[in-house]
Amino acid sequence: MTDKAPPARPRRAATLADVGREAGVSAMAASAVLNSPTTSTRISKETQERVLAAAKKLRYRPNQTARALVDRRMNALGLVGMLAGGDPNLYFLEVFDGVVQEATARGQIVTVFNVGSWEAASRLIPQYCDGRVDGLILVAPMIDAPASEWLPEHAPAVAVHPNHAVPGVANLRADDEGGARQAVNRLLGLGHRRILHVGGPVGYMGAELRCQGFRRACEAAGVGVPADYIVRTDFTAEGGAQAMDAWLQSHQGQPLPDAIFAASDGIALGCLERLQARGLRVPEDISVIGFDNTLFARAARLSTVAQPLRTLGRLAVQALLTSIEAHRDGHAATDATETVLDTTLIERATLAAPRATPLLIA
Amino acid sequence: MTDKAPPARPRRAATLADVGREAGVSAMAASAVLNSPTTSTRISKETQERVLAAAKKLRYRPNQTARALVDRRMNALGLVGMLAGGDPNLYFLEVFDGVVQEATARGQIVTVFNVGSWEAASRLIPQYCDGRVDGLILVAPMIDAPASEWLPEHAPAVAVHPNHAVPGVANLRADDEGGARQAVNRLLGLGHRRILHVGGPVGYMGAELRCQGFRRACEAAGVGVPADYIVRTDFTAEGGAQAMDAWLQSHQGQPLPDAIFAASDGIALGCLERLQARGLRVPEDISVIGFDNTLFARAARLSTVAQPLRTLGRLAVQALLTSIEAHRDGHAATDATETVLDTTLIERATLAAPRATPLLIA
DNA sequence: GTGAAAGCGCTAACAG
DNA sequence: CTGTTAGCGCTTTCAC
Repeated sequence: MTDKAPPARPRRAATLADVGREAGVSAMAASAVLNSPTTSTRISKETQERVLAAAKKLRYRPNQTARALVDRRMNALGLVGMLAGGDPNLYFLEVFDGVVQEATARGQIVTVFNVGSWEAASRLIPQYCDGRVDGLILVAPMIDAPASEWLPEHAPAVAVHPNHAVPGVANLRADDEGGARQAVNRLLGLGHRRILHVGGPVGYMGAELRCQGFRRACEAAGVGVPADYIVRTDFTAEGGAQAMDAWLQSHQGQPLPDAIFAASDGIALGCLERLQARGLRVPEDISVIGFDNTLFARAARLSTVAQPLRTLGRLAVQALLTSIEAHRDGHAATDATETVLDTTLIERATLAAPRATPLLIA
Repeated sequence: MTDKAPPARPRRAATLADVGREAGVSAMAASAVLNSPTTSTRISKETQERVLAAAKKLRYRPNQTARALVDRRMNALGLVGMLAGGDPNLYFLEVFDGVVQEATARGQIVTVFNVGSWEAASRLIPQYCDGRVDGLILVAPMIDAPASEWLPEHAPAVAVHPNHAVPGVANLRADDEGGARQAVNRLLGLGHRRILHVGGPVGYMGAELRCQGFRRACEAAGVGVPADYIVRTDFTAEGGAQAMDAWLQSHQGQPLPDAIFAASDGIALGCLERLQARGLRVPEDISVIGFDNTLFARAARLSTVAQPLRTLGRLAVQALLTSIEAHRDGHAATDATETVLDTTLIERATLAAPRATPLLIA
């Protein structure tokens, strides 16, 4: 005999129709009430109250996916990056932090896409544009294929620290070369001359620019850079540790460098660990400077070059939102822009003047 | 005279109807082809190929929000946590890492919701259940109100390190008390007796349990704990630094503690910084041990208690997915479960035997 | 084998 | 002021 609707449907979010039924009005009346911005005044006070009461009773929440279907907008931003399995990617994490803060402030949610490797990315990225997000923020993308092949029809996107500037979108990065020069100039100013650069991976624009900044600063100071005083490795502590060991091993009996300029804090940390393991003191025996000013640096009391990572994240959100607006208004994609932010030198406990008499490598 | 459809609509993702039109078949034929699982054989080879070719040409991607509307499932998981403005929340970040890895492996995307404060959370969380995600992972939620008030109708959810176990959902955490005992027992084993505990905020279950583990380990060893040897502060480096300074200030002229057990790596780092600033040597003058084994710990060469944070993240995803399945199959909410993972002691460079003669605080 | 029709929850454009 | 109709892009059921 339970022919009519049973008392309450257990597990299904209340819908506008439910609210309308409860309040004795149509679903669209309920819609009108619950979305005051446009049409609130059209509904009588009395009806409004009934609807509001019903919505509250039923704990009504508008279904955003249904809404997205009609106004073609999810209010969700996609963050694409590579979260390696090994040590957490602190660089990514700080940008992420900035992105989440700004997105939240702008009423957007952030969805994270983890590309296992950038080789897979050009296949994966198109799949991310499936309506669940309105645009993409690419963090340190390392993609060689031309964007037209993998970026769906000028989908709204921005790139932070891309290996090549992505055409047709906003590109944001820090001044890697300038930052490297700041670091090296400081080392030079302290009197260091034999400076080892433990650089990042070949092919990464950031790594290349830091390497170039290193060379230029040395050149400008008239300091020669022997070929073996530049090595390249991964942007990780393991990479730094291996590079450091390998270098020391292959230079036994020769003088220890005065200082090391590492292309990232992770690399610097690896160097530090290997140096300490050999009983070498930092900064008394050798100075070290990193890059990024991630948490690593603070915890290790490492001097470093700070990039405004969180700011980069916030700006990326702003640029992306602008681009999304333009896109929905039918404006052509705003042409590629390139924004470069300044870096700052942070001095901590790994910098000192060189030793009077260089140590020999054991 | 462009009366018919113009050559190509510029900016709008291709739809099933578009594909069908291009291939000269109906939209549902296209649908049937492009979603082989159920109905692939029903369509003729020839039609299949035409559809596939059209889809490729048009770069067709199924719209997940439309699909979600019909099968009530977004394949997106929500991660709710508090990303404070100050130092990045490394604890959150590591759990996050595990969540993203596992979710990606299971074909789910992860959406991050940042509650500015847990006070706001009970208002915010219901809003997150708006169809954009299928379930929620609450990371270290600190909510006093009963779950029935803020968790929408037993929406699928799991909690990692909740301050109270959330009823009706899976609760996951590490063995905080056991971990604390491990740490303290190690200190005791080295011969330390006057151990200062710099604990986390009052009210956080994790902080309380670590504090309790500290007390119990001392009691079990017959070591008394004066009331002023337990202080509480925020889970941050700043908190640790302030607490350390305040304690040293108020104990001038008294003997320095043998060792410090900090309730988090962040706190430990703050302590370390203040100790070093006073010229005290770790571990020669005083031993320090942290909790969490975040990056902080490694970079600062800090001994600590490791929690399987990434594993917690992975398990949370698995539990949530199970719960989502149960939910859609109409099974009642699986009753609350509680999973407690073991911790591991990690020894680095901040542990040593106590000094023969205690130092006095300057 | 294939198309027509209905509906997921919502909003927009009209009628009444 | 309010209800009806149509449609966002997709899937499912059911005729043909």
